[in-house]
Amino acid sequence: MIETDEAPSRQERRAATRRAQILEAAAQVFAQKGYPRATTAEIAAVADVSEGTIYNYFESKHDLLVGIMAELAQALEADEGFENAMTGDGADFLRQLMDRRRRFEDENGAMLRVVLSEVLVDAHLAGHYNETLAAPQFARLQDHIQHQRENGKTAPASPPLTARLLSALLLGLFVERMLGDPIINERWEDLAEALVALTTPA
Amino acid sequence: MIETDEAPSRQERRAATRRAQILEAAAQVFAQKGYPRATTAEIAAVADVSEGTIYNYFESKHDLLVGIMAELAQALEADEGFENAMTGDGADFLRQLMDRRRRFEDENGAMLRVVLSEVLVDAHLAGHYNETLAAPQFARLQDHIQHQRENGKTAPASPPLTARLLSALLLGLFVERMLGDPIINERWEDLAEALVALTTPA
Amino acid sequence: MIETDEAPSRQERRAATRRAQILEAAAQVFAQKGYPRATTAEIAAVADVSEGTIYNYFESKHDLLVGIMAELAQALEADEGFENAMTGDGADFLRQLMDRRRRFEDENGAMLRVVLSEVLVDAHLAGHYNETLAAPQFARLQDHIQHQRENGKTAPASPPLTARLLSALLLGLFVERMLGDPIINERWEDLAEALVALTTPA
Amino acid sequence: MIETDEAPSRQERRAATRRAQILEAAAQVFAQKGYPRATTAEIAAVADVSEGTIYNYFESKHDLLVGIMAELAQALEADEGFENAMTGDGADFLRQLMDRRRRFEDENGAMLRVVLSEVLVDAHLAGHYNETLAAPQFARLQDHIQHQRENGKTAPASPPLTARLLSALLLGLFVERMLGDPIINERWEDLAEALVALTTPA
DNA sequence: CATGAATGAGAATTCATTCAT
DNA sequence: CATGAATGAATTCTCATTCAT
Repeated sequence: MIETDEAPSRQERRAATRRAQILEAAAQVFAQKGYPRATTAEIAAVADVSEGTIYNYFESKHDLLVGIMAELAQALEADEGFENAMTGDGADFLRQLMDRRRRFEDENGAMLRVVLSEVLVDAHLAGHYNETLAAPQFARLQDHIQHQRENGKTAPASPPLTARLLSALLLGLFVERMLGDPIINERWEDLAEALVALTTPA
Repeated sequence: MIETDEAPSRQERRAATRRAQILEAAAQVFAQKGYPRATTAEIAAVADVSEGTIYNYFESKHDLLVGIMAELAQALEADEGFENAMTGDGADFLRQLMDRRRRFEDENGAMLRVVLSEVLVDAHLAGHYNETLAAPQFARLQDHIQHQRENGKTAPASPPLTARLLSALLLGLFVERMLGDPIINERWEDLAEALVALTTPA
Repeated sequence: MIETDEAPSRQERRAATRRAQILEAAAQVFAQKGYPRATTAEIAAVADVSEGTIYNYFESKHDLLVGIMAELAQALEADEGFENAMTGDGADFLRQLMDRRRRFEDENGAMLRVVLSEVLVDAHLAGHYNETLAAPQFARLQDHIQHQRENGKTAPASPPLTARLLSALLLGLFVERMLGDPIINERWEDLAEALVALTTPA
Repeated sequence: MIETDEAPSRQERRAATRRAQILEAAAQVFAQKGYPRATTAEIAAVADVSEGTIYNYFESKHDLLVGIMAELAQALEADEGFENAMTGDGADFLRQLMDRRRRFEDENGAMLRVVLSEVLVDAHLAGHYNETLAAPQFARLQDHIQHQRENGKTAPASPPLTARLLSALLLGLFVERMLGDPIINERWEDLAEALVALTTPA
């Protein structure tokens, strides 16, 4: 009967569980059919709750997508710790970047794909995407590049621009892989090496 | 009533005009609202035809999107002539590539954005996209790289992989620009230079 | 093939018919179940059209109610001609007023009942009701009273207030009759006489 | 554990309090949104109880409305004491009637408005309304008129019909005031005088 | 008694598509 | 070929009510 303020109560835990349960179902259905073709009915079925219950935890179908974006942002941030561990010279940095990115995509690619699809076409959502997903990643890449330059390892002309280039590269590879390019999918490490070779030709 | 096979009759010409008129309207509305939120009613209104007429020229709403993809593919191919004119060493090649790409996006970005959004989420469409848009571009980039290597200008390890990297970079930049990144939008030439610097550091 | 601008074309006539058909069905269902409990599905069934068709002629379910109010207003105005014919001294005036009112209610009571029910609870609709139904009736009553006074027949202190009193009396009788009062329903003419007696006691 | 029948126990008192608390909240929310648009969730929130609790005291949402009607009837009856105090000739009687009615409306108008709106459209509720609200008021008005006649003050032809006329007048004034007529709202006392003048012209 | 999460039966509205004219 | 009225399936969201705790 005694509850500390910090530990979530049984009720709160159940509520959090339900939320997660619904969000996961939504992610699954969205990934399969895309956001507009996904129906709340199917999400409810997959989540094994009634349709009404969804609306006890989310304002709207759209809100489910926002919830998924938030989870994505969280997943990206969770990588931060690892990123800080990234060391080595430019070549190693790129190899680690590619490696980590692939792992991130393996876990969150389905969600990222759906989010991207919608975000391309919903200006308001795009703003949200920029704030919570794109901007933080830019910042982190930029910091790393800046850091490397200060350590005299490599000296790319402009950290902000270089961060954009790298970020765009990763995003583009993701999109093309999602569209079914087999080479990008199967020869990821070779791609990493090609990238290393391209940027450190000497 | 007698028609030669070569010269399009008045009727055929009018039909082609109608088709183009409808397709353009569709592109405009799709760009504005995205494919699923666009309605055939609005497309008909913009095209200044009745809804029924659309179905005399296209099987379905989905078919309009396919038609737009075909136009995109044509637009990409139209660049080929220019691409063949691309010469110069690696740095110049990249500069021209970026420049040409930007022009392409300025003209066809709205359509590309919609197509991308849908293609990310419709496997069948993705296949079509790969065949008509992605693959040809890969091939052309690859040829250029191959050609450059043979001329001893640059020697990227693997033309197919390098082509993918470049293609992904362009695609990623497009997506991030569409999502509202101001730097990519406004400092495109600086980005090109940063790319040159990155790949030819020595 | 030749159409004058004045005569409605076949299409326009059909459209008007459909509109009327739907509106009548709506009035019937609204009268039976009240506005909120009436469903568009049932209205469609009664009108013998599909649900979708309703929305080709009306913006929303709410719009059906507004349409009905407009018809009511028209019906009230249609009485105007008759009203102008009302002559006689005060007593006759009241008798004719009651008589005419009863006829109006017999034809439009079902609709008026529903409109009243909603209007009592929807401020925006109430405004519309005032403008299109209440105000014109006040004005007409007021004019008659004014006219009578000028002819020296009766001299109610204040035409605007007297008009309100009469209007309120009619409305109240209608409401109580709708609520099931048998006396008001069955002894309408006696009520008229009681009213005459009450207002002209001497 | 032992309870006498007369004194309500603490529990009973608390229960009565809860009931009143819920009913008041319901009245408030009904008045604001109308019966159908009011949600049990909001009523619960306003009453500061859970939704479930409502159903411990009332069978259904509809039952809340019935409860409110009962309160209205009680409020009307409470006026009876005062009414018995009404004396004076016909003119004074009308003035007091109008004055008392206005006070009643000021306190219970919000509830009456909602009840009226529903009662107009729900036959079963209408029956209940007649029994508990309309009929008692008719009876009381009738009694007064009868009483006056016996005292030789005024002699309206038929007490039952005159009672209906007066009752309808009051109801109609209420409805029109609720619909936003500013004159009825602001010149209530003048209306009373106009009524006096109308019925006692000599 | 109190709670409030879960329910699920609707309900209004949209829109791609058809087809008689 | 052009039209556009009609369709009706599909979808999101609401909310009174229940019931296990």
